[in-house]
Amino acid sequence: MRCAAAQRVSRGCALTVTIREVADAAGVSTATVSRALSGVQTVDPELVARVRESAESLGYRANRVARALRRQSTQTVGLVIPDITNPFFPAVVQAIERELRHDGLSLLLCDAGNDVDVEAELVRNLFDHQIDGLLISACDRIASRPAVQLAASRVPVLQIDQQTVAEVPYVGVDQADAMGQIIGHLRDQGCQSFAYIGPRPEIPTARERFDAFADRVKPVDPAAANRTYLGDSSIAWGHEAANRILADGPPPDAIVCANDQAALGALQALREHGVKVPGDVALTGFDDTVLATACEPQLTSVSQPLEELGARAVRELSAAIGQELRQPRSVLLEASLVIRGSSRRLPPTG
Amino acid sequence: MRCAAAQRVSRGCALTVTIREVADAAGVSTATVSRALSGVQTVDPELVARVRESAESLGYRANRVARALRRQSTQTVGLVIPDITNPFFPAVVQAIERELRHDGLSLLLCDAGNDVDVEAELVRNLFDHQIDGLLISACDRIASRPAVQLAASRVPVLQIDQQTVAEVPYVGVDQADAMGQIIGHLRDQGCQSFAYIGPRPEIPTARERFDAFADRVKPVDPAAANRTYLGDSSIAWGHEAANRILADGPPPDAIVCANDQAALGALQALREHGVKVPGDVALTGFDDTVLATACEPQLTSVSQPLEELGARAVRELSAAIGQELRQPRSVLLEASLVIRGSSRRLPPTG
DNA sequence: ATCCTCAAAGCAAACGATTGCTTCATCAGC
DNA sequence: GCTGATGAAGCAATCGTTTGCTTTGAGGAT
Repeated sequence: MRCAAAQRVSRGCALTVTIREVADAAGVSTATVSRALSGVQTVDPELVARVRESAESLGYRANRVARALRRQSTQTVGLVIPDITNPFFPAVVQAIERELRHDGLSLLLCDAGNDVDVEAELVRNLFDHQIDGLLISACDRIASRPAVQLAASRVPVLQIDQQTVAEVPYVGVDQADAMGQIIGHLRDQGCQSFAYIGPRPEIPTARERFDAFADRVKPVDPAAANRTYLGDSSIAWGHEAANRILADGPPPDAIVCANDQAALGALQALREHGVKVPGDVALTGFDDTVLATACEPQLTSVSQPLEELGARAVRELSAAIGQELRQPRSVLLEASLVIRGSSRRLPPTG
Repeated sequence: MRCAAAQRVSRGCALTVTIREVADAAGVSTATVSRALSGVQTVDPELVARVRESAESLGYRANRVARALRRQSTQTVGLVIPDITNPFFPAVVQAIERELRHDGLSLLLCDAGNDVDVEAELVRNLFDHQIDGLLISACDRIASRPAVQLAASRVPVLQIDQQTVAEVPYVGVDQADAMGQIIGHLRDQGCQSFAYIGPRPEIPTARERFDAFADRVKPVDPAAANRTYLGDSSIAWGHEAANRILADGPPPDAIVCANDQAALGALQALREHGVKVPGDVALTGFDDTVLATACEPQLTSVSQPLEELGARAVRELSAAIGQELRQPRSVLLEASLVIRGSSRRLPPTG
């Protein structure tokens, strides 16, 4: 008896063992092997044991490509993010990958490099891979919409952090609330005038932060509208913007930054001009990156629940993939203010 | 004439268009469509045009799962890294993904969470996906070997940054040379006694850095062997280790750290004890992360060519995947010393 | 003893592409 | 006009699973 496996071995190419070889070894059909191993159907327990044993001894592992073709489901999801070197993402990606694996799903990672055209191509490419679901953090508030909409018409899609299409569910962090916590804290510290440094609001979260700042500050300090400095997300822009603030007139009581990079750049510029933080100007960051604790004084910032963000996203998407009719649900998480030296002008009360 | 496409549409499930439908639309066989689109020469140019047009108008995109099954090649590579939140990796991952895409390959990302058992399972799982190649940065100098060896017996494998198996090619950065640059620089600055803070050498690069430090320093300062503080890769450990250094006796001229986190922690501890950097003690980091420029004084560090690392890795792997017989080649890149305030005790010469 | 039921296992058809082999037509050479 | 060469297009097998349908056989009811 020369079974397929034996033939392969004799030809020196036993690299992969197929279900056919397990079937031969166990003396049953491939159908029975499939059913025995997947445990769904009624298979004689004795046969199940024999099949298991054969599979084990041959080191059989099902070919997921073949299974995907037949089942019309790859158990794979795509993740498209704008820029993984943005310190926001690694922890989210890690949580996503871990949770997906926990659910038996695999991750195709794509980095759009902040380019909307690349992003659209990535989405198309992921569909060629027959992904079962898509997680996407869009590059652009407007220009990314067609890609997200196209995707949502074909598989369950969950927008991560950035909601560009209102109809498509998303998992994010309440930016307005977070900014509210910052302003509230600064007012508690006695600050009455404010400036804002951040990126141009090309992406939804940047816009939410900026809008929330404007909203909360207007009643107290209408002049703050003249002290908003919009550039990019770099340390350099924080530095530059702080220089402009100092050049434009007497500094405000507080400078609110839309990210830690900007706050750090601003801190360096203030120090160069001999402006004391928090004595002369209170300063706050956003995102609570590693930068926040690297400088002196350390930065008051807002910590976003990154792991939870990733985990919740996967939970929602995974549920939608499992049950045909279930649409993923949107989830809004809360950030938490982390108060450090850069904004502490008063001794803690109580 | 009711072609397959029309039937699907009428049943309301025209989600994907297959090669069959393109063939029907163009009035040819699927074989001809396949050949026309893949650019085989033996197809009448007129037919090629007709097929292209049909494919275009139907929005046909080849199903990569089906293609992979038939061609026995998924055009997909796996990447296994120990921990993407380690600031070393995001830039490398980004470069890898970009270069893979450029070569028409896709990336299955796996994060082992620094767990060797998880890592081994991830490799097995990637094989179930029929990956065409594997990039791996191993968790452990010893315990990761079986997984790497198993992988290398089946597909082209390239070790990234960490070489755990000597026979398997790798792309990395010359750690010993980098450490040599640091010691050379510190000696130029007049430092004669040294201490070392770093992680326990469980992974190859950590060991290389430590060994290189010991080698280069021994001729100048044999006592340095008593001032090596091995813990983990955290800011906290840098802080703790620096405290111990100060407690253990008069501080050395220089503290060499195996990463920026340790250097930052040490800097904070030294500041707390009123020890001046670089006046009393010179301090150096490693990896040139964002932390290096976040503190005051900024950290002298070693910048590794992360993008090049990723790009070279892909170039080698991709070539090996393309040509059956070609084994990837090992590549050793050079890091560059970035001198900043933390080690500058003398005015620059010249 | 015959028929019916029902469970268990196998046969074979998918899934959607690629590709070896065959067929068919055209054309040149004799 | 016949044969052979050449080239283009199609047929059908194939990749490795899964699964609908059929077959088989055992056991119970009549």
